[in-house]
This record gives sequence, C-alpha cells and structure tokens, in this order.
Amino acid sequence: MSTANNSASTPQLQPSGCSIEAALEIVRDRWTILILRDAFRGIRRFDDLRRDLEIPRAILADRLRSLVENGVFVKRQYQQRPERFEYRLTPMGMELSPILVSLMQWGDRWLSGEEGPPRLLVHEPCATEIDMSFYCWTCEEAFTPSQISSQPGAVSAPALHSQPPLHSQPALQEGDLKNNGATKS
Amino acid sequence: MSTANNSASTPQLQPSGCSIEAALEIVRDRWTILILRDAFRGIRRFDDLRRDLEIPRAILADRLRSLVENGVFVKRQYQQRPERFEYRLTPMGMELSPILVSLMQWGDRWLSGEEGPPRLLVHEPCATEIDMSFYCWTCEEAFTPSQISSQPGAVSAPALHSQPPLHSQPALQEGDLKNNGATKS
DNA sequence: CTTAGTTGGTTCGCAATCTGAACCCAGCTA
DNA sequence: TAGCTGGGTTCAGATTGCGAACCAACTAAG
Repeated sequence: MSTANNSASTPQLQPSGCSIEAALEIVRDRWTILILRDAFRGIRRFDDLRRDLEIPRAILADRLRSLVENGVFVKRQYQQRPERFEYRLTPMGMELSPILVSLMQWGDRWLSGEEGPPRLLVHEPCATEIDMSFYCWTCEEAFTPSQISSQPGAVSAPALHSQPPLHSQPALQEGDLKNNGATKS
Repeated sequence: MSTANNSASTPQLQPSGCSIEAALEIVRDRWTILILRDAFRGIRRFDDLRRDLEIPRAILADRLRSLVENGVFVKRQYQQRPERFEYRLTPMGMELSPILVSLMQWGDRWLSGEEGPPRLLVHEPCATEIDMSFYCWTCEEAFTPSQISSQPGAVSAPALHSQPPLHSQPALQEGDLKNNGATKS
C-alpha cells in the first residue's frame, strides 16, 4: 500500500525512472518547499501563508492546488457561511519532514554565520538535538555517504544486455555513491 | 569551521532567518538537484551531465557556476591542452546527501508503482537498506516528526525577556513541528 | 443602509527565466 | 582540410513569475 492513489489524478510518475525526479515533480520549487515548511509549523490557511511567505496569491493558489492534487495536502472546510478552507498535511505530506529537516541542518551547518543556527530542532522527550546523518539498524552505527551503495530495485531486468561498460567512472571520489548493481563495469 | 567562506563570494545569507530558506538559495531548483544527484553518481563533466540530464547548455553552465561560487563544487582542470575541466563535490557538497536520500526515499515510498522502488540504497558493509527516519542518540530510539520540537538557536537573546507563554499554537496536527521558542505570537 | 474588513481566490499585463538551436574556439584525428 | 570533442556563449521565442487590481460571500461597525 505504498502507492499514492489519492482522490484525483495522482499521475503515474516514473514508470522505471528515478525516485528523486519523481519526488521533484511534486516538490517542485522553492515556494512549494516554503509552503511545506510553514505547514509543518502549523500554518494552514491561505491568507496566513500569503502573509508569512509574502508569496503572490496566484502562485500560492497554484501550488496549493497542485499539492492537493498530488495528495500532499487535503483541503478541508473549517467553517461554512462564509465558506473557509484550510490545508492539512496528509500522512504522505508529513513524511516529507526528513527532506525539510536535512535542508535545514545543511543550512545550519554551512550557511549560518558566526552566531550559529537560528533555531534548533530537538527530540522533545529528551531535548537532544536532532542529527539527520545515516544510521544502520543492523550494524547499530552511524555512517557517512561514502558507505552508501546503490542496488537495482525490483524490476530493472530488461536493461541488462546492452549495458555499456560505464567507462569514464574515474576513481570514485570520497563520498560518492558507489554503484553495485546491474550497471557495473 | 562551520561557516562557508570559500573561494569567492559566499554571500552572507540569512542574518537571522531560516536555514531552509538559506539552503534553498543554493539548492535553487529542480536542475540543481538533478546535477547534484549525478555528481553523487560520479558524473563530473559538463558534457556527461548535459547528455545524462538533457539539460540546456546555458542552464547547466549557469548552475555549475553558481554551485562553484557557493562552495558546493570545485572546478578542477583534469587535463591541459586541450584544457578540460571537471566539477567535484566539496565536503560541503557531500553533506547534501541526506537531502537527496530523503527525497529519493519519499519518492520510493509514495510514488513508485506496483513494482516498488527502481533502486535501493544500502549500507555497503552489511547491505541493509538505508532508512532516513529520525533517530535519537540519547534515547537510543527512532521517533516520528510529531516528537520534534523547535528551540531558539544561539543568539536569539534579545527576544528572551518578552517570552510569551507558548500556548496559542492552534491545536497541533499530528506531525507538526512544535514551536517552543522565543518567537511566537 | 453604507462602508470597511476578512478570506480565498481569479485576471491582467509586464518582467524575468527557460529553452532549443546556432555559433565559437582550442585542440586533436584522419 | 574536414570533422569531431569538450566546454562554453548568444539569441529569439515560449513559459513562468510577479504585483496590482478585481471579485464574491459574508460580517461588523457607524
């Protein structure tokens, strides 16, 4: 049940492509991400978003429509006469949080000035700062991107015969994702 | 050493703003992210990127220039006569990997069709699939975004005295980032 | 009754950006 | 001498972004 066949027309993206590309089709641009950030902060209404982000109304309307279509938000009426709506994250939308958190932590680490990060995220029960680095449940340890390797997923069989020897892969740079799959030199 | 005063003019972004916004100023758009994805795959040359992404030359040149300016890539000459260059991730650039991985995993989870994700990322030593959810080093447990809380960072001192009681956050939705800080209304 | 304000939009015209195609240049290679 | 490769730049046209104005439905104030 991991497919998103929500309300309307969740387009069947990336039949055999890249999940990053597919995700980017929904998380389209800067505004979309900022809208999501605000959603996680609890901002749910058109006008509150507009004021907070200083986003053009037409853009906001368009992005909200698209996010609803794609199942990231639900549009809920929170009062009748005058009809008023709010936009709430679906479970699918909530699971975007690691993306926002890692963006924020990268910004904290590399772009915040002398004074350090403007805000910290903590694990509420214990107030420990959140660290979005990689952790392996089997080895029970943290690791760096240099230990990440990519494997073919479910149905990537048909590509096997005409595989070029992926030449020019010169000496993997420390930190590269190594490619151990059907595509191999 | 967490500030990025690289080669040229790393602009002093977000004097006291949001690190997500700051990060988005560098990770600008779809193309930038796809270029980074390819960089992690080991693609380093202008023409290889152009072919792989089918990106317009002008856009590619512009994004590479911007990423170099911002310290995400270094431009290295890999041969003289004819002069040829390649673009390599800096440590700053490599630390973008959690963003790409969480994008990919979200795509895998919510957008891949019946067949499941096209490719898997694994922890190389043990081949366990990578899971970018939140893990607390103090509690030694995983947790969901609903347990994330935000606190004021380093020098938000001037706001401290007028600290209002933190109620009024309208009924947090399951999964909201709770806001326990100096700035609220 | 009239006016102003709130919320959630749409429409419009201009500006910025994206895009594909063409071109450039240095150095091979045949 | 012609053509190819790698790494770009330039240009015209299409798309998208943007601010300002407007609309609609209702409430509240004077």
